[in-house]
Amino acid sequence: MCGRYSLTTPEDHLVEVFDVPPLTFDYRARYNIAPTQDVPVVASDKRGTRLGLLRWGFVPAWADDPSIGSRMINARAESLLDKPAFKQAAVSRRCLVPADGFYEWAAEDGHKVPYWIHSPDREPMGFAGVWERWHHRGTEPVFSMAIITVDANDQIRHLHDRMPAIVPAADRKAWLDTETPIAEALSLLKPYELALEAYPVSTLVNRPANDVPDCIEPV
DNA sequence: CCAGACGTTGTT
DNA sequence: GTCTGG
DNA sequence: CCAGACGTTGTT
DNA sequence: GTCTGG
Repeated sequence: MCGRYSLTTPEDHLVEVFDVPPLTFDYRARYNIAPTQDVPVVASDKRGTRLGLLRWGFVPAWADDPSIGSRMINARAESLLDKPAFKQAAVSRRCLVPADGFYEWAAEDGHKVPYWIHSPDREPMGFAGVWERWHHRGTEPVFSMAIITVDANDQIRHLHDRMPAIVPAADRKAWLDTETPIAEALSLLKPYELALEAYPVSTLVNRPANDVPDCIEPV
């Protein structure tokens, strides 16, 4: 699955890779991004395609309060259209979540070992996501998202059975385009075919407050 | 028709 | 809002 | 994902 | 054990 990731890419490079306008929020390298936090997301609306901050943890429009978001951090690619919570978002509110790596905890004789999984060239990837707007009278609107998961590929399977859906660079535009037929968009969600590298890291990463470079250093 | 749920993961 | 179960 | 809290009453 | 918060 995907419950923690990193984004250490410099701002100017991120803007260039995802071909978006200059950022309108404070950006800094992140080594330990956790659910419920506001994270940079590429999405399109009437103002065009741009990078904005969305809360990680999908809050459906019908939720009584936003706390449900902490339990809806992922959405299974296989069942996106079958789930009332995600269906409309899959059709018209797809997004890309920039990340240069993600963490998986592998069970190794009785304890859990965190691994950092990343592209060998350390370039940022785009995780497939869906976003939503929640609003109740008398409160600020909440813009939130879930990261879509697929079956782990052969490189990851020994660590975990699920992984984030990584949209290849060439497919990013089609994934974001609301004109793309839903069936075609969903066909882009498949186990990643390019190379990934994984190595064990410090349990420093277990604690979300430890957002430091040592999180991605091999041990 | 209305009522009630609506999600994922991991573990058992 | 939308789907499923009764 | 992991970490950390998990309850009420009354009083300050 | 289970839920919430980060």
